Amino acid sequence: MSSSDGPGPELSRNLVYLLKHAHLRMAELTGDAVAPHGIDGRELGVLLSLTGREPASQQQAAQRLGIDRTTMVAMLDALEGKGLVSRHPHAEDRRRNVVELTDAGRETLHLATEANNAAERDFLAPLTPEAAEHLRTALQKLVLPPDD
Amino acid sequence: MSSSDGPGPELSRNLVYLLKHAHLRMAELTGDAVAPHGIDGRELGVLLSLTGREPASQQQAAQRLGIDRTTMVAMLDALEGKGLVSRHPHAEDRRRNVVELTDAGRETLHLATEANNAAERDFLAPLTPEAAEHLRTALQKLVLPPDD
DNA sequence: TATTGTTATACTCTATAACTATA
DNA sequence: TATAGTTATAGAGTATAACAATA
Repeated sequence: MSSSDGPGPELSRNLVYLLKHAHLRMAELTGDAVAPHGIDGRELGVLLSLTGREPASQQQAAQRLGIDRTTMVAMLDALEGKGLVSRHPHAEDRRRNVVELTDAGRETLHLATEANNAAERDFLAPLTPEAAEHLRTALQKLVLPPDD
Repeated sequence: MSSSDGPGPELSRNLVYLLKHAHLRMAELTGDAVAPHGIDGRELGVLLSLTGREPASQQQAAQRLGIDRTTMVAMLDALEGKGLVSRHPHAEDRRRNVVELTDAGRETLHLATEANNAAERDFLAPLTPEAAEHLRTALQKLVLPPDD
């Protein structure tokens, strides 16, 4: 019976299959890792999209993350409710909200990032450190805009 | 303005982010590639789960693909309706359905697989052939059961 | 009692369309 | 007219619970 359990040779080489399940597993590990810090994996993504750059409007943050601006609204509602993010009207264009991390948001981001790094190390444990870094750079070439 | 478009340095190294968007992009390319053959990308996955192995029950096929057996029901309904798959009661255990590709299913699988391979080549174009193969084997080590 | 397929249902994630306020 | 944020809504994709048939 256990000889019928695996995906089979065709599925095992299929990129959609491999990427889907790699993402599902890594997302679950990240979610479990950051949960003790009061956020979920998607919220960590939003916090990451707000750091290491100039302050962003909600729309810019959504573009950085690759999600819709309407999806961003609910995520910022939750993060603002937790005191991790602040929204202020833009000085020169009052249609926009400037979204920034609060001090608590920076602290949560710091702790959650460490937890996520540990989850990534667990996930990548079957690979050598060199193979793990090659995987990351290969994914970057496939996903990031070519001018990066 | 375009200097604020990319994901930023933190997100660019985050594995969940990279895997999510790699999967989304590859899934879209595959879906577009196989659509002319009358199936979508998820249905190609089901067809792949039924080939290269002994005939499977619905539950076994679902396990190979990594989806729930209740999800498999609707997918097989659709594929059976298109004449690509057949369901027959198992000879020795009439609780089970033996699921097999029909001749039309094998033909569709053949054509859709070629289309999918072309889509994978497009997706992997930013990498050298060696880097692409390393990516695939790295993902296999991360996703497949260790006894494979 | 346990398992396979099935159905009904609900939940998560996401996007589209329409509204408002500003520009 | 166009854009940023918001709301309401709908569509994928998925899983959980309960049921019938069979073991």
